[in-house]
Amino acid sequence: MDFYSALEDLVAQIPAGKIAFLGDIAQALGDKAAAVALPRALARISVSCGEAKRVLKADGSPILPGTLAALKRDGVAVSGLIVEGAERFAFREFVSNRPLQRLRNIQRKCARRVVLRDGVRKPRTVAGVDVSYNEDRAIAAAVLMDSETLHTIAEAIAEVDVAFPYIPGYLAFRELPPLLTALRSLPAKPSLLFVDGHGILHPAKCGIAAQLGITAKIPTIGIGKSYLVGEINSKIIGKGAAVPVRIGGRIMGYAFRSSESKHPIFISPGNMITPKTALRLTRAVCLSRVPEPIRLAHVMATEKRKRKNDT
DNA sequence: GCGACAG
DNA sequence: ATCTTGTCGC
Repeated sequence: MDFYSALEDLVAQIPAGKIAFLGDIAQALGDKAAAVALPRALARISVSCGEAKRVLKADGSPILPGTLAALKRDGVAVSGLIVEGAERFAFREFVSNRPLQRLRNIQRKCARRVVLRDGVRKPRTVAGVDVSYNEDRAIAAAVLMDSETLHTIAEAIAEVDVAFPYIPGYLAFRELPPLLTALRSLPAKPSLLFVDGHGILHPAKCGIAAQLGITAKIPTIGIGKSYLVGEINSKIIGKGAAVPVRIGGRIMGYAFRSSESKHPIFISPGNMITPKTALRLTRAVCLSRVPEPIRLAHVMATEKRKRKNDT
């Protein structure tokens, strides 16, 4: 059963005359933190699920258009733009197998398979992957290049419909299928792969770069453009500087100021590499803020999407 | 007062 | 990620 069906099942459990809060639905899905991602997912299923109009934010405000009118018909007291005292109508007795909790367990299992030893020290080739989106249609690109000259050797593109929304912490369940398809379309396996997203710098120590590295059995490095987890004590001085990011006191990656921008990138091992080597090899391919292989894959995926859009 | 939640 | 215009600077 896919995520959207699981969400539909939950929402369908909300009885007429009652409402449900985002946080409680997220809880029923197995991760309270997923609440922030639900409005978008609810909009996606709303066509086939009228009960989605019974879902409210914690402050009693509606998510979907038409919610207040629908609730009025159901006999829920609406005042102004919100449901006053929504708590009184709250439904919480959801029956669920908590799909996100299951996925978290898969990540934990995957984390145990991660190898934090160097599988490469001097890669001959490097590759980068990235995804662009048209709704839930993913366009993934993979670029293979010479690690020394940074000349492109080969490119591949793949289009895949995804059935999983973007939820922080669960990115791999959305992007892994398209990325794998693009990666496998390359004429050769790269010695090292850069992935757009974190590696072990992840709540379950298993971000998309780790999962991809395990699945494809190659060394991978995760490159996050924004913070996800970890403690950072020291400050990053200037361009080219890096500071460790720790989880439980252990160095899991680095915040690296790769460009003039004050926003660093977050480097962490995906698989078959140490944090230190990941930092060194990333430095070697950063001509701008983002490693070249990823930057090129990003450009490729985006251009492909745009070309399709105005055709 | 308490939070940093990738793309 | 995507939606968007002009604009500042190398």
